[in-house]
Amino acid sequence: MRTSKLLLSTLKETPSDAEIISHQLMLRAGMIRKLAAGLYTWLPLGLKVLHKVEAIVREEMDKAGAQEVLMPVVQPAELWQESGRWDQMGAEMLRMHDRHSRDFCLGPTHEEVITDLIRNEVQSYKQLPANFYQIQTKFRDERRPRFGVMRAREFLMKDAYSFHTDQASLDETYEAMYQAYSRIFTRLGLDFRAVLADTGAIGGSSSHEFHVLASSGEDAIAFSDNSDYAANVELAEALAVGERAAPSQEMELVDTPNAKTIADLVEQHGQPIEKTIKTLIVHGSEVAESKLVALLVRGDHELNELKAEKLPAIESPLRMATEEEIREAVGAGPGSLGPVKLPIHCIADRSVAVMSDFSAGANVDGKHYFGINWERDLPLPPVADLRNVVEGDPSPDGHGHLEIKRGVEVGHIFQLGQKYSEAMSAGVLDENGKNITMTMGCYGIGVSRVVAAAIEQNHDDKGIIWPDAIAPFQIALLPMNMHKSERVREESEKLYEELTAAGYSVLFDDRKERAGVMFADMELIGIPHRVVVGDKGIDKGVVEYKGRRDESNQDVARDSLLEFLNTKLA
RNA sequence: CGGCGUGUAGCGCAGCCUGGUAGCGCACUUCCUUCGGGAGGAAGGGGUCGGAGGUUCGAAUCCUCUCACGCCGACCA
Repeated sequence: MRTSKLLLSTLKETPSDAEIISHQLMLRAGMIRKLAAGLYTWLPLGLKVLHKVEAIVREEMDKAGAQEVLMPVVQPAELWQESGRWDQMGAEMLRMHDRHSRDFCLGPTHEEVITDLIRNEVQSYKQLPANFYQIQTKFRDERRPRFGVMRAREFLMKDAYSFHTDQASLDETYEAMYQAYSRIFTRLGLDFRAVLADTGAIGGSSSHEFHVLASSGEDAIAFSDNSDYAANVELAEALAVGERAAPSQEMELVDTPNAKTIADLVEQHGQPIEKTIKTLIVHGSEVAESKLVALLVRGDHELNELKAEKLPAIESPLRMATEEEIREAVGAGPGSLGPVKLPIHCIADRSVAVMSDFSAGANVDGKHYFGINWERDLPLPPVADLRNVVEGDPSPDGHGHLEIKRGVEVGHIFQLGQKYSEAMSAGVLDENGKNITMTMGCYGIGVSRVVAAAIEQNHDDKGIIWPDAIAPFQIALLPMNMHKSERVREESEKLYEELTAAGYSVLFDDRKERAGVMFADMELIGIPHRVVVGDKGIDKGVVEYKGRRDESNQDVARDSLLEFLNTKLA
C-alpha cells in the first residue's frame, strides 16, 4: 500500500485524555478515534492490526475443532429472563425496546443465545461434544470506561461455548482450549501467563485467565519462582508464615492522640509495621454472632475482599461499616480499633495469629495497646485466610515463593457446568434414550484488548513496536527525495513491486515528505522492518535496512535484499 | 454510583480572577527557499468560546440550570 492512499492520521502531540501508553499511541498513530465515552472508531491502520489478531484467533480455534457462528448483537429479553439474568445483570446491560415495545438488550455476552440455539439444533449425545465460537462486538455499559480500547464499552470479543454430555468431556475440551489459547498468545508474540482465576458468581469448577504481562495491567497476578503455580492475587492462598514467638513485652495502654492510621502508629510511636494490627469492620451475615464483624489483618497487609465475603459469618457482597455504625457497636472511631475487649465477632488472618508483642487500637479514642500477646492478654479469635498475598510469600503449592506482576486479562476460560443448560432446559438424549442436561464450557478472548495489550508490552519512546505477527504492514519502504531523484523513484517502485510480489505487505511512503517525517511516522506506527532507498545507496548498489528494535542501519546489497528479508522475516 | 476537575479552531493550550466582541503553538491551503531524522519565510482558511436561561448598554469572562468528557474511588458473567 502507498501512504498517499492511506489515511495516515498521525499526531505529534498526545491527546490530553489518554492516560496509558497504548491509548496514547493508538491515538497518535491514527489507529483509533473516540466517538463517545468507551466507543471507538477503528481507522484503516488500526483495523489492519485488529484483523491480524482475529485471523490468528480464528485459525487456532478452527484447528482446535471449534465451529464459527455469528450471533446477533441485539438479543430479546425473553432469553435473559429465562436464565434469570435479566434481573441480575444491572445497568451494565444496555436495554432497549423496539417499536412494538418488546424488550431487547445489546449483548454483553452470548450464553443465552447459544444455549437457545443448541437446545433447538442438537438432540442426541452423538452430536456432542461440540464447540461453537464467534468473533463479535459486545456491549457492556461500564461504569467507568477508560484506557481507550483497553476498557471500552463496545469491544470485539471472541467467545466460544462448548456442549458436553458429561464432565469428563468438558475437561477434555477445556484442556484443548487451554492449549489453543497458549498457542494463540504465543503466535501473537506476547509475553503472557495462564493463571488460576476466580470462578465468580457463575460457579463452576475450573477457571483460568490469560494475562499479558504489562506494568499498567489492571490485575495483579502471583506466580511461584520455583513451580508453574500462577494465580490471580485475589485468589492466591496466603499461607501462615512462621510460628508465634513467646511474649517478651508487657501489654500497656498508650496515649496516641494523633495516630489514626497504621502509618501514624509507625511514624509517631516507632512501632514496626509488621507488629501492628489493622482492624476492619464489615457487616456480618445472619449466622454471625454480632451485626458487625471485625477482620484483623497485619498492618502491612491488605484485606482480600473476595476471600472475606466467602466466609459464612460475613455478608456477601462485602460491605464496610460506616463510622456511625462502628461507634455505636464499639464506642470508638475507626482510628482506634483493636481486638482487645472488642465486643463484636472477630476473625483473624493467618499471619495475625502468629504475631506476638503487637500493637492495636484500644477501642477507646486516642489510645492503643502495645505489647499485646494472644492467649495471655486475650483469646485467639477464629483464624482464616483474609489477606492478599504479597511478594515473597510461600507458594500455595508448597514449591518456592511468590512473585507478583501486573497483567492485562486478555483471555478467560471456564467451566459453566449446567447453569445455563439447566435454566434453559437444554438437554440431549443419551445412549439409553434418557434426557440429560448438557454440560457447558465458555472461552473468551478480548480481541480489541489484545491490540492495546500488545502495545503496552511493545513500545519505546518513538512509538509502537509491533510483533511481526500483528504488524499492520511488515515492511516500510522509504524513498529519499523521490520527488527530485528519478533514479530513486524508479528503484523504489521496482522494489515495491518485487517485495509485494514476494508476498510481503509493504507500506511505500510515496508522500512528498522530508526524510525525518517519514522516519518518525513509520516508527510511531511501529512497522517492524524498514528499507530506505537513496541516491547514495544506489551508487553503491545497496539499500539500507533497519529493524524497528535495531540500534542502527545496515547496508544490504540490492540484489540480495529479498534473500536477506526472507531470513529476517522467516 | 459517590468525590474532584475540565469544556475556547482537527490536536495541545492561553484569555475568565479584574466584562468591552477571541488569541498562541501544531496541523491544513498556496508560493519561495530547504531537502537523509518531525525545516525556514510569506500569505491564507477554519471558532454561534459545550448548551439553555439570567444579570448588564455590553458576557468566553459574572449568576443559575443542564449536557458532555476526564481523574480518584466503588463496581466488573
